[in-house]
Amino acid sequence: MGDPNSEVSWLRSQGYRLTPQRLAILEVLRSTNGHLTPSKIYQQVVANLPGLTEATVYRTLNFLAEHGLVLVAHLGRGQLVYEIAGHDHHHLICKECGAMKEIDHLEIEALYDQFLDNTGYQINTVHTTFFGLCPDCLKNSSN
Amino acid sequence: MGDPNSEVSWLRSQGYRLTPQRLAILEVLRSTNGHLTPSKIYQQVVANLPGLTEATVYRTLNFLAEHGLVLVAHLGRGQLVYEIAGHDHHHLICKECGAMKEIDHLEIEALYDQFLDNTGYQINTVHTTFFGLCPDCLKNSSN
DNA sequence: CTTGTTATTGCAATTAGTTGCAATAACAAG
DNA sequence: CTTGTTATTGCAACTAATTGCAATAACAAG
Repeated sequence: MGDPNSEVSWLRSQGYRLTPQRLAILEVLRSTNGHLTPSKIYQQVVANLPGLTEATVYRTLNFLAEHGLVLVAHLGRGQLVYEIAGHDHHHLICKECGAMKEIDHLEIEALYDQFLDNTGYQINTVHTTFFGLCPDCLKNSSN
Repeated sequence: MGDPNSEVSWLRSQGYRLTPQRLAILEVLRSTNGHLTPSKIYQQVVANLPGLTEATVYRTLNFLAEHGLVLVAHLGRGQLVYEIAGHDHHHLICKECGAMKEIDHLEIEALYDQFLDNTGYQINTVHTTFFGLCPDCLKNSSN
């Protein structure tokens, strides 16, 4: 999705450095569809980059998330998960069975406009998680 | 805010037990306005309840959150924070200066209806956090 | 290519948070 | 009040995440 070098040139332009660690972590994120935990990322990257530490993975993920190159999410229980930024979207998650539905950012854009009108806050979170019941569990719970 | 015994009678009715630990943790949450970290809660409770462990605080908070008696939030950096459930609300947080604005759940209820119509998911998160820029930082960033 | 600056890493120690298990103590029932 | 059941706690070990600091290595400039 998009220029594989866009992150790279952006890093350069900001005076940040292009380290093998960052490149490798970005590469794993880029080539993976969906959410990854820091330890999964570590395991994949360390295979090609011996000497890498988990501390670096955590720091790099925080760094990339702060600058909007990757998206974080707290999917309920357990570790935070990360995925490459690209298309803006959100998640609906079933508390009962864990089913997950992706929704496009367009669906909630009007809400952000409303926030701006009512409060002056310009919100730009492009990866939010909402919890509830999926259609199946909803059906079962009403029986 | 509401019957101070509502949680208590609910616990009883479900077969859960009324332990001093739970009561004390609920009491701290009830008497505090705003968000508390697990360690802050631990510090306050252990003063009146020596022998309490942090593990119990974490377990109790998870338990209360699962059952909707307290609300959790991930306010960006650092620890999760907890507050007593009571009125449903969400937060807008400024990534720049940390300013926080509370918004009533009514403001986003229409979005949840829309989710239900479009996807069949019945969402019931009553404590979400949105990040962006507050009015002041927005003004400064456009200079 | 060589050199200086400083962002970034690795390391090790520290803080957060979770979990298995045996001991404890709420609560229901008699 | 006594007794049995089992939810809950404390403890200790463990996994997850952060941080200070000295060493390293990107990158710019000469």
